[in-house]
Amino acid sequence: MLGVEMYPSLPLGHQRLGDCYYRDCDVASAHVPLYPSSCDAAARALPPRLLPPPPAPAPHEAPPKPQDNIKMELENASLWKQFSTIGTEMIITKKGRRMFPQLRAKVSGLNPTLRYILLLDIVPADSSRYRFQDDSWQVLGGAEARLPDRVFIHPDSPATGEHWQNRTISFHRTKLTNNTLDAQGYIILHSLHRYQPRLHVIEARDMLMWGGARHSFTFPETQFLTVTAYQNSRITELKINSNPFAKGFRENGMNCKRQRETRQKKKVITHQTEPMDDLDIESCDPCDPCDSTELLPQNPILSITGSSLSITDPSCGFHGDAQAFPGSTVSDQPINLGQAFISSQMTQIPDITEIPASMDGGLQTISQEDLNDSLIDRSGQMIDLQSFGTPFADSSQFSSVPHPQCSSSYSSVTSSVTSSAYPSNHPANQNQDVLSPHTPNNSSFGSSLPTPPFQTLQPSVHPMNQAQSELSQMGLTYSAPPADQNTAATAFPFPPLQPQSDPDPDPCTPSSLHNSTPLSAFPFSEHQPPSSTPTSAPHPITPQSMANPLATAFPFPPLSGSNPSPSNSHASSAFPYPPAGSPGSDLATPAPIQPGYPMAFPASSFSHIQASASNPPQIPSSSMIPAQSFPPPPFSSSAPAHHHSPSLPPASYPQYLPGTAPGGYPPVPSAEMGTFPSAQFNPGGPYLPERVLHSSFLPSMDPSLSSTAPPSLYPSFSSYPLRLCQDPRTSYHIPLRHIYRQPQHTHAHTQGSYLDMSGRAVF
DNA sequence: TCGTCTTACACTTTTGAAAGGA
DNA sequence: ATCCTTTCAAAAGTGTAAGACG
Repeated sequence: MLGVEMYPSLPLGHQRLGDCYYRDCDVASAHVPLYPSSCDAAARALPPRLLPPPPAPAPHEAPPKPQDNIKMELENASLWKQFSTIGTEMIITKKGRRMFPQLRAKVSGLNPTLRYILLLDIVPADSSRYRFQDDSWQVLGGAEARLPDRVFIHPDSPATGEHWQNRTISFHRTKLTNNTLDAQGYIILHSLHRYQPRLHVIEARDMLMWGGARHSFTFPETQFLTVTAYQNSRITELKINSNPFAKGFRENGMNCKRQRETRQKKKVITHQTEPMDDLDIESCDPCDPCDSTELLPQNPILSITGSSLSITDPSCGFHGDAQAFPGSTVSDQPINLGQAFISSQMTQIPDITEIPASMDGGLQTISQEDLNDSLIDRSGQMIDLQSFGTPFADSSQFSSVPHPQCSSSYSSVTSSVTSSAYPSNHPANQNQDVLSPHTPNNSSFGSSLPTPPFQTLQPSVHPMNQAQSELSQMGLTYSAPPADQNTAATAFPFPPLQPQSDPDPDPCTPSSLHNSTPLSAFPFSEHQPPSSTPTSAPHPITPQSMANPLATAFPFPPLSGSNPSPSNSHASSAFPYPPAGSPGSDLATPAPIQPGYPMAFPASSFSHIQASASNPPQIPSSSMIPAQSFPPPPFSSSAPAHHHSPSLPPASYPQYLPGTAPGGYPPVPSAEMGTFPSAQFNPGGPYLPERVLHSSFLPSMDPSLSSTAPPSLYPSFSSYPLRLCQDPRTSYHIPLRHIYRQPQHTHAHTQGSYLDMSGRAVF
């Protein structure tokens, strides 16, 4: 993503409301924000040196609890680990497919009185495409162009911290699709790619704006490969035995292979004489251990012998629900096979210490249209939030965490918004005109809509290098990992999982951080929570792969009130990583690769595509936009082809650098949000209009608009609008549309809320 | 020919409305 | 009239297999 400041030549023309907002926010440090409350979050996210003291909390407001204590625990981690040991596969279909295992988490450390928004997004885990061959996943080639970043908003959002902490937070309604033209708002993924889900906790303070503390959680064991049909039979077996919906396919199920064959046989031979009730049910042992209709308390026993993994349950095998694994014997316990379970990891990102993961390739011009194309949803409503897509993280981003102490519970780290990247050469960007009606196509720009500049791959340039350079400029040091880490196997038979080649496989140990710049080393350390506090962080030491300084969110791009010059002194001084094309961004140092990820998934060996290389610089938070600056969004249910309501300046989001777990979310202008009386929160809320949280800093569609077209190690990814489709089943009667004063337009979604973080609207 | 994807299918669970009772 | 429970049908979620597609 690219801040407008980076491209002073952008024909912004008349300053739109959104732009004004952005500018106001942009220069928050220099000007008195018109709406401090709305800009608070953004301001707080800005580097201290650029920011005025954050406004004191309102008298009525409970003293905010230190955000450092927020922890999230993957409830069904044991199940996830079972899958990850084999190599989790997720079916994606055109109509959308739910995830299994489900993402179920428990959060703690929230302020019970504050409201939070929980989101789920799925980012590429690497830049490779895979193929299942010879009973193992092998890298087939480079990943396809990144798809629009969409986020699933938990239907209960926003809810109080008490609400979230008193229950298991399930994202089971999340649907994945491979339909790039999906209009349902489902999370679009490529098949045969590897992805990493992320959970975000966003504090909805004050006017419920999205600008409070942001916390991102990544559980490496939830990484998965997308498929249209299961490749690994063991995954199929595990799914059947774990998923209640697949009960029919169990050995004693009515749809098991034996039954199917029996039915087929009878249908062919004696269908006219044999009644259907002649199913050979008795052939299935009623006591079949696979019959997990009743989730028994017995813990499944997962044993790995040699290269084979066997999961046995004394009673009935696997159980899909986390409840089925209370105190699972396998949870959080490393497998004595050199294939330690992937322990959940969480990036410790200081609240303010937000650093753009990558600037190269991330720099993208933003069109006026883009600037105006915020706060539009499918129904014409778009909230301009910065997309926080992440570049392809290196496969080795996850350090092995064999140590038992590394559990799936992690303290949150406030993270910034990752600039969403979208390949400039992606059809969506190349063919804006033929895209969905949501495709930004403001008449004001018409066909001349600038297209994102094709950014050349520059394998030699890696964000890490840039970061290193920037750190150096900032008087900080960054030790790049050994170059040999760059060599990842292309073939990854699993199981057995390949032993971690990382010399320091235990990221929980300080030594694992040898090549990571301590977070404290960052200039904004005063905002950094005591991440190493044992009480708040099961992993006192953030694994290198996840705690990489680059992972630190860097909320905002170089901010300059009136002069969006990339060379802005503020930018250079406050931002550790320069925008692409800026000095220091083209270091030739090979991109370091984090230690391998000790799971069934092979580590990507594609160094030609640098993870996060495409991530643009961070953008000013939209929360800085004056509330009044927002014009009423279009209320048309059918999103017009051109959503160009003023965009809210997207908040920056940490780039998903190798070994990083970015988080954070852009704040929402309070102007569109009314107060949120708790009394209005009632279950059974109506459908909410889809919301599009759109980055106002979409990549320029026209390279000419970007005289400083940033280099890209990876096909540049543009930012995308965020679409929010409130789930009608939310626990609260007051849906987000009320919060944001949105029209009564409803969305057909019945399964959840989605944010489309792509720069283009939903097709 | 092969790999991948789509679709129909049968089965299951989930969901919500309707009915009935307290 | 309200609340709760039960019942039932529809919707939705599963993996499988066949066929389509490139």
